[in-house]
Amino acid sequence: MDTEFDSALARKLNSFVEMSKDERGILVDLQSNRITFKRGQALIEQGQAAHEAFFLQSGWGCNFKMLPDGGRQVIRFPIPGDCIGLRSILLRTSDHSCSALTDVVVAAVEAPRMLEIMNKYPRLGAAFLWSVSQDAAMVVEHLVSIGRRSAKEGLAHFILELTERLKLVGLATEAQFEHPLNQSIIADALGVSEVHVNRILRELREQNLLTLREGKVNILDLSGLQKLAGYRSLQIGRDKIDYA
Amino acid sequence: MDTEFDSALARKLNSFVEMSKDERGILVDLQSNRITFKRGQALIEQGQAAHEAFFLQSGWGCNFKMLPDGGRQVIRFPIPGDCIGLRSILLRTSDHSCSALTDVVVAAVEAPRMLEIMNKYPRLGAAFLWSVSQDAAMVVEHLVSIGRRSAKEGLAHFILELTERLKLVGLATEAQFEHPLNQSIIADALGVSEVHVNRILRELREQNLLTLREGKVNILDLSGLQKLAGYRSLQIGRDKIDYA
DNA sequence: CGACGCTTTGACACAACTCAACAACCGTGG
DNA sequence: CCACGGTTGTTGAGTTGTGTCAAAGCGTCG
Repeated sequence: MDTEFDSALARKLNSFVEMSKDERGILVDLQSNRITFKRGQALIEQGQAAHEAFFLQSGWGCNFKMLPDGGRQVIRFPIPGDCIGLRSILLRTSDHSCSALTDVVVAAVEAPRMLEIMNKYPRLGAAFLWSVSQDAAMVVEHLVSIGRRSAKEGLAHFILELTERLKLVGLATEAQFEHPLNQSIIADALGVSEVHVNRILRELREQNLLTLREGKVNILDLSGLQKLAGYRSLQIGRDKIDYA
Repeated sequence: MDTEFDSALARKLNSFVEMSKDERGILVDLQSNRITFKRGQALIEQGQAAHEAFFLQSGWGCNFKMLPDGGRQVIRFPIPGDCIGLRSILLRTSDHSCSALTDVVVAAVEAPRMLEIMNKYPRLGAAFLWSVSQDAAMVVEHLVSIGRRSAKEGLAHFILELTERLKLVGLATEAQFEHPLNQSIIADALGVSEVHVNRILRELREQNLLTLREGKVNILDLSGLQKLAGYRSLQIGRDKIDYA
C-alpha cells in the first residue's frame, strides 16, 4: 500500500478527510523541496517574519520560547509527519523558535504557496486547520501538565504522550523508543529545573516505572505510569469527518 | 462605519483578510442563531461530541479541563468576539469544557454548517484557521507563563494580556476593567492555589502595581507591571496578509 | 592527556501548598 | 427584623516540593 510518495503527512491528513487524487498530488508536490538542517541549527527564529512552513520528514525538532531573563520553555518536540511553522505563517511572524534537535530533513513550502493552496483546495485547507487544531490540543494538554500536575506526574505524562505519537509514525514500540533528549531540555519542557528532572528520573527508575538513559526510554510498567499520570490516550484519527 | 451587522467577529476576521460583501453576508448569517446561557451553565462538556461552535456576543466564558483527581486547569477566558469550540468541531470531540462565567449571549453554528462554509468560502476558512492559530498562540504564551514565570510574574502577565484583549473589544480602558473572576478561578488559571493568589494580590497591591476587588481591576503602574511580567504586546492585526 | 557535555548527588533556601480559622458579604426564610 | 448558611476573601503556622549552588563522576573526542 505504501509508496514512496505516500508520505507521513498524507497519511496524517488522510485520517481527517479522504483525499482525492488531485489533492494527494498536491501533497506530494508540496513536499518536493527537501532541505537538510544540521543538529542545533535554527529552522525558525522567534520574532522574525515567517517565510515558510516545514514538514518534518526525519529527525527531531524542538519548538521553544525564550524569556527576557534567559529562561526557556519548550512547547513541543516535532517528530516526522509534523508541521512546523504553519501557525506562524498565518500570524505573519513567529512567536517561537524551532531548532533541529538532531540532523533533520524537512520539506519547505513558501508562505504564499501555502496560502494559494488553501485557497484553491479548501479541503486541504480544512485538513491543515484540523492539523493545527490537533497541535493546539496537545499544547493545551501540556498546559494542564505543567499547571496542575506535579513534576513527577508531568514527566510520566510527557513520556506516555511522546510514546503514543512516536508509535503513530512507527518510531516506538509498545515499551520503548530512542530519542535525542537530555535532562536539561526535558526540564525546559516540563518547566522545572534540570536537577529536579534528574531526581524524578531516579524515583521513576527506583519504582520500576521507566528508565531513560543513553538516548533510550524503556517503559517498565505501562499501567503504573498511566495511573500516575492520569493519562488518557490521544485518540487521533478514530473515524473520518463527514466533510462535504 | 459600524452597523448593526458589523459584528466583533467580522471586525476580527477582517483584520486578517479584507472580506468581500458575500463573505460579510455569510458572517452575518452565521451569527443569526442567538442563544442565551445563564451564569454557571455549560456550553461544552469535556469528552462529549462537539455538535456546534459558538461565537460569543456578550459576557465571559471559561474554558477549562478537569483532572481525574478533581483538579481544574483554566485554559482561557473567552470574551466577546471570541470563538468557542471551533477546534472541537474539527477534532470531533471536545478535549475541554466551557461554561458561562456570567450570563452570556452566543451565536451557535452547527458543525456541518461550519464545514460547509469552509468548503464554499476558502477565504473564510483561512480566516478561521488564522483565528484558531491566534488562540493557539495565546495558549502557548499561557504555557510559558505557567512553566517559566513565578506566580507573581504570571499573574501580572495574565492581567496585562486580559487588559489588552478587552481593550480590543472596547471592554477595558487603559487602566481598568470589570470582570467576573474570583480568586479561586484565577488560581486555576495560573496553576497555583487559591490562598497563594490572595497573597500575591496583596503584594501587588502593597507595591502599588494593581488592585483587584469587587469585580474591578485597576492598573496602578503599567510600566512596573510590564517590567515585572516581561510583557510583550499581543501585536494582533498589524497589517493584513496578502491572500490571493 | 585535558576539555567538554552530561549526569548524579548533597546541603540548604525559598516558593508554594495545606490546613485551619475567621471575617465580610450576600440572599433567604422564619 | 434578625438568624442562617453559603460564598468569597484574608491571615497564620507548619509542611513539602522544587530551586540554587556546588562539587564530583564519567563518557567522548580532539
